[in-house]
Amino acid sequence: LITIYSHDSDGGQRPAGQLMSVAKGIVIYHQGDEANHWYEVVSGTVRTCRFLGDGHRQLTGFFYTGDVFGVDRAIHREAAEAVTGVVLRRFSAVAPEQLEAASGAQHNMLERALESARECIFLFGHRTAANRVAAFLIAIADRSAAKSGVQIPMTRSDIADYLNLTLHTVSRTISEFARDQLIALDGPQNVRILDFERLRLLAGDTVEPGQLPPALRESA
Amino acid sequence: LITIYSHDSDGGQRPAGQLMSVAKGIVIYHQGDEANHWYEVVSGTVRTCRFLGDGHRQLTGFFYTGDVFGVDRAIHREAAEAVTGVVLRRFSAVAPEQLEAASGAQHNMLERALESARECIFLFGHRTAANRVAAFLIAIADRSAAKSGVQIPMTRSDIADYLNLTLHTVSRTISEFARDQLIALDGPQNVRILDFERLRLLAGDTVEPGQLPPALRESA
DNA sequence: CGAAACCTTGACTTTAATCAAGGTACGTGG
DNA sequence: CCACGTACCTTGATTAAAGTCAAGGTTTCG
Repeated sequence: LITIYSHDSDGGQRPAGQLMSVAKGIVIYHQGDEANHWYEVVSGTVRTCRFLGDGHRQLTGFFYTGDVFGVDRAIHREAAEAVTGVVLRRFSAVAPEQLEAASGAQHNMLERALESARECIFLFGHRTAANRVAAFLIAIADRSAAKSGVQIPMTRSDIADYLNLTLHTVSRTISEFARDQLIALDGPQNVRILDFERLRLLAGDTVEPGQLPPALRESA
Repeated sequence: LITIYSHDSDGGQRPAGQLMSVAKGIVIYHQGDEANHWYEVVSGTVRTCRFLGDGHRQLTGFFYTGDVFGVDRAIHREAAEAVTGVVLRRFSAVAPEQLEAASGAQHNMLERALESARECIFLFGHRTAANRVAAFLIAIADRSAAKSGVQIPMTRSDIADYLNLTLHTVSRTISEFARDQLIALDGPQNVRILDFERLRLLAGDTVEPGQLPPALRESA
C-alpha cells in the first residue's frame, strides 16, 4: 500500500537537512505521531489535515516550495500528505535544552510556519462560498510565478475541506466564476484569471493601514 | 477617545519586558502598524482582529494570561484590542541581525503564538454553528481553572466574529444548549457546563493517534 | 430615571448542504 | 485498440441551516 519512490538527488550529508522524496498521496506523518522532525518543501505540494470525530476532514494548510510544515511541539497535531510527488528537506526538531545552539534558523522557520497558519485563518474569515473561493484562487495565483495561468494541484474535495465547504459548492462556485468571465478553465486544474480586479474585490480582504498611533502607554 | 489607565505596578526596568496597563476596549495596536513589539498577557483578555473590505470583522484569536500575541514580522497583520482591562508585558521585537543573541526566549514565544493561531484554525474546522460554539465553550473551559463555572469575558458579537457566525446564531445556539441542559446560564457571561460529555461530543474533535509508522524513506 | 450597550427571540429569506444523476479523463486488461 | 473501471468533476432538485429584518428585554452606568 505504502510505497515511496526514493529520488536520491543528493548524495551528501548536509548539516541543513536530509533530502527525501515522497510519492503522491503518501502520508508523511500521521496525526498523533511524535514530532521528531520539521519539514521544508523543496518541490511539489503538501497538505496538512485533521480528522474530526464524525469522520469529517479539515485541511489546515497547503505547503509549496519553500514552505515549512510539521512544526509542532511534541506530537503532530495534524497529518501531512503529499498532494503531488514531493521532495522534502527534513530537519531534526531540537529539544528545548539545545535551543541556544539552534537559534537563528529555527527561529526563521517558526516565523514562516506561523505565517502559513495565518493564511489559513484569514481564508476562513470570508463569509460566502464565493468570497472564500475567490480568496483561495488569488492566494494560489500570488504564489505562482505565471500570474495569469495558474496550476491548481489539489482536487475540488481538497479545496472544499480547506475552505470548509462541500466539493459541490466549490465546483459550482468555480463554474460560476467561469460563466461570469472572472476566470477561464483549461481543464479543472488549469485556471486562467481573466479579471484580477473583480476577483480581488470578491475576496475583499483589502484594508488600509492603521491611522492612529499605537495608542498605548507603558508603566515603568 | 483613546485613554489608557496606567497601572504603574512595576517600577523597575526588567530585561524581561515592560509592564503596561490598558483599559477595556482600547486598541493596543492597529492593523498595519509597524510590529516593533510583541506582547504577553499578564492578566485580562485581548482579541486580535482584521477588518475586511466590506467592513466585516474577523477575530483571529483571544489571548489570556500567559498567551503571546502581536508576533508579526514587519507590520501587524491584525489589530489587537483589550476585551477587558489588561496588564501586558511588552517585548521589543528583534531585528533579524540580532537573532543569535535573542534565541531561546523568542523561540518559545513563537511556538506559543503558533499554537494560538492553530486553535483558531481548529475552531473553524467545525461545520455547524452548534459544533463551533460547543468547541468554543470547551476551549474556554479548558483554560479556566474552575472547570464547571466558566466566565466568558467577550460579547456574543466577539464570539460570532471569531467563529464566523452572526451574533444571533451564537445567541440562539447558546440558548439551545441551555434548553437542552448542556449548560446553565447565570447571566450571559457566566456559563456552568452541566454535561461535558455531550458537549465534547458535539464539538467532536476527538481523534485516535496515528497507527501506521511515519511511512517515509530518506534519500542520502 | 433615562440612555446605551448588549442579549434574546420570532418571522422570513438566502445560502449552502444533501440527495441524485451524469459526464470526463485516465489507466488497465482483454 | 477498445472496453471497462475508477476517480474526479459538474449540474440539477430538494432540504436544512444560518443570515437578515424586526422587535423587545435586560443590565449597567451616568
